[in-house]
Amino acid sequence: MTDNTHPRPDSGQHSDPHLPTQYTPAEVEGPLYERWVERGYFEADAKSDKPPYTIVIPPPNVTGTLHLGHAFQHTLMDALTRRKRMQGYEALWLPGMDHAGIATQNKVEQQLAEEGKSRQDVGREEFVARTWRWKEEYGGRILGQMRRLGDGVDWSRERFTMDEGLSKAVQTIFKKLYDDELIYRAERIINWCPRCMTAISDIEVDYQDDDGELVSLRYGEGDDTVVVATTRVETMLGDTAVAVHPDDARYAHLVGRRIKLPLTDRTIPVVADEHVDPEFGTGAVKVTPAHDPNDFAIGRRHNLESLTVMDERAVITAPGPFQGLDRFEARSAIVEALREQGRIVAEKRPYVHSVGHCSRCKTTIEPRLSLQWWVKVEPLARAAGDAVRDGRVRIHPQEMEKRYFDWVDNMHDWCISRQLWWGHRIPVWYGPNGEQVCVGPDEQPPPAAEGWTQDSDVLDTWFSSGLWPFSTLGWPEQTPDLAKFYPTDVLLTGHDIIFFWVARMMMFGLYAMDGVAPFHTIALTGLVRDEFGKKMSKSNPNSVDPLDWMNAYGSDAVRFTLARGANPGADVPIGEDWVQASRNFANKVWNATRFALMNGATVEGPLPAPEEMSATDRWVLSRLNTVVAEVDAFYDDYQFAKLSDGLYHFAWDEVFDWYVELSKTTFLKGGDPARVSGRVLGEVLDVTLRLLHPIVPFVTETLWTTLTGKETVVTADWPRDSGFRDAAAEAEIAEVQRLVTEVRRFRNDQGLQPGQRVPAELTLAGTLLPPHEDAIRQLLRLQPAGEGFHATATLPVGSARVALDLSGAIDVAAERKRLAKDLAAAEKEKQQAERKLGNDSFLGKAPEKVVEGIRTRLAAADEDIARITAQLAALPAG
RNA sequence: GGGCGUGUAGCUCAGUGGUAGAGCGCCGCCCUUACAAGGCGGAUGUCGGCGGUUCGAAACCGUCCACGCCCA
Repeated sequence: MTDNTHPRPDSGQHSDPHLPTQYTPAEVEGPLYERWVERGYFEADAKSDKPPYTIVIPPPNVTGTLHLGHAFQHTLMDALTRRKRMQGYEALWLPGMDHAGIATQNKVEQQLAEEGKSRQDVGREEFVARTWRWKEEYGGRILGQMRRLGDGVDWSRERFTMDEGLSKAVQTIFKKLYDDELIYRAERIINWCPRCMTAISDIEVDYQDDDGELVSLRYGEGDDTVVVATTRVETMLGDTAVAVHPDDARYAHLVGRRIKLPLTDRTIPVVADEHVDPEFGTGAVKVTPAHDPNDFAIGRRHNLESLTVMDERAVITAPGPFQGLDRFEARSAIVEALREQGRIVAEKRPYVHSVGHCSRCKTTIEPRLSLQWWVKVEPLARAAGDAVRDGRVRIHPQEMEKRYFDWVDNMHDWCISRQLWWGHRIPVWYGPNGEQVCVGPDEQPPPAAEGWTQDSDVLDTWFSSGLWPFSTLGWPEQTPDLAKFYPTDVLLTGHDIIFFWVARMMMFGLYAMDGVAPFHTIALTGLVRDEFGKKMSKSNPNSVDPLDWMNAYGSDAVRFTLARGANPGADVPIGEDWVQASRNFANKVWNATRFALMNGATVEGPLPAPEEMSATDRWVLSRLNTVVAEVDAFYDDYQFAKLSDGLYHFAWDEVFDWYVELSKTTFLKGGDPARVSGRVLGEVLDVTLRLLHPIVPFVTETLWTTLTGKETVVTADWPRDSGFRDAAAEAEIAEVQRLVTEVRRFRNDQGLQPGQRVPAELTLAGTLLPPHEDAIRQLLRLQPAGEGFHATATLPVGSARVALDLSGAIDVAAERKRLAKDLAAAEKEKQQAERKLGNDSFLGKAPEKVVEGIRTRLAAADEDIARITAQLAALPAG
């Protein structure tokens, strides 16, 4: 097609204003991102005088890939940091990953298994070396995907929890906690995964309702019997008591006596314990201290023996016929054996009950008594709670505070040792005579030659993730980065992660950094869901790879959709239709900019003075500045949905649909008014593109650099509200819009084709409308009333009258129907207003402003009724 | 069992006391020289039920129903 774009004077390296009719993100996104990184826009300078703004990324798992949840949170973090960078802050968004102990070890073990080997076969040293190789080769796919998304992170500061520096941070804080007696070693019941063969923390256990069995067993002989029920029959081999409530008369005679434990040659005591619920089941419970956390507590209260009857693979070790059986095989075998002895009193099958599973491999958790390292969390958790309670740290949205408090105020001691090889090895050495030494980062371990050995376990991955907000900045060294960028500003993550990162970062940050919290704001998001509000999960077919959508519609489209759905704390539904809609929006912005460039839009020179501008110009600038203020307020309140939606509607509904359309006649005519509007349109686009940039960085970069000829929008100034407002211009344009909309409706009802020109006489009374006559005629496709003009319809709209010659009979029925409908609406409105104004209580109690509003509505309704009635009367009969 | 939350147009969601909104979808007309990934116009709601407070309730209170999440 014709190319009537204007060449741009002195516009630097982006002087070519050729823009195709469609935006093709795939062509521009990759190169743009590489350029941003090459030019170092995202690299923060610790020596800068600018105020710092810091976000550390909640470290994704080294084995992970980008899912929509990441895309969502990254979009928001990117928007926050990009805006602050534009506002003149030294903005740092620091990327990295955690080493994901169990998940990564599993990957490498799988690899080994394919070679028919186990990690024991290759040995610890070789295994760890292999894991590093795995990390280099396969780990961190997500980092590349973050580039596709456009994440403006500082790659020069990328960190990994197993890095030397971060490992030193781990050892430093371990030693400090150890010396402060906040770390200790103890034998307790922990969650054990028999497949991963390690302890896992409470929050790594997923509970789900499973079909199991509830079997009631009779213990004891003769009169001294008691019935207990269990879903884990196999644990009876490790029973060391039966417990009943002390007030339970049914069992009073048994308390203190010993009864026979079936299938064994042991007798066990019957103990009275307050915590037994006499209402539940038979009121008597079996007690297996080594294999159940509640039973362990009972065992401690009554000095019971803890008898471990399974090994770390959950294979029965108790001597006898069941030895060597897996726990589930043993369960069936023991039920059968008891049945033969007539000890099964009742069986319920299936019995649905809650069962814990390893969140990594789904294996059923086996509670297990073992010797582990623990963090004494009480003082740390109290400090973490207080920081929020006293307002030093704010949680967005505030409703989420309660969940945070529930957690930190009731936190159990944290089991931090893992029976893995991939991770930070516990810096404790054991001596030949039972000594125990914790070694700090700059200390020499005691000599192996004298019989000292290091603890073989590693630390929970979150032990290092908890240090992330300061270990990534160089701590324990007092680095310039640490001085400049700590504390960070915002931690943005999903509300499901409060317990994983948020609480731990708070505890360690306050502890290690002299009571300075790691961030002042915790912004919590919801989860991403599909377009029907269903949870997305890998096992569901509704799971979407965000890369697919980015490839099809562009990263901006995915980002805009996610940002526009981001209501504070609420879940975000996303569907392909909505991503398409966002793509369409990007394309719309693209084409509007294209139009602007073809019509002399410019950012050169100062804005014209208000008196040089048309009301249309003043209106759009008034609206623009209002929007700037609103967007800022929404940003400061983490209202991403509102700011995105606000920009969408301002750009499309106001600028593109009205300002551009109203200005077309001005541009066609040329001259000074066209130059003025060209400058105004340039200004509006310049500011709007800058406002949009943090959410949709790619398309705005392409368009803004073309529009302005400048190098990049990434480091452009963030728009500021100039304070310019023009209520009169806003009212004037509203009047124009009303007239245009009304006549468009009429044309439509009359079945006129949109492009069809109609001779018309415009009577524009007052001062508001006359300046817009050309624009109104253009928008409504009205021709001047020439010779032989004969008005067949006259529309009164406010102070204006539009007489149209439809060259023949108009569709009276359609018009009558329309008018009748409008009349009914006006009459209803009148009735409602009159009822209110006739109510003395309303007049007496409602604020004057509201009463005045109703009076205005009544007057408007009266006016409408008069107008419509007159129109109806003027219509030719049937 | 305890706690929190949600219920508004076909779908997904905004809307914290004063005329019910958006996006997508739907219906009709149109390739009007930036854009059919578009333009113009239109239809659509007992604001979960009941009761209360109030001049006035989608909003506040009570209660019931349904669903969701967290914790035990």
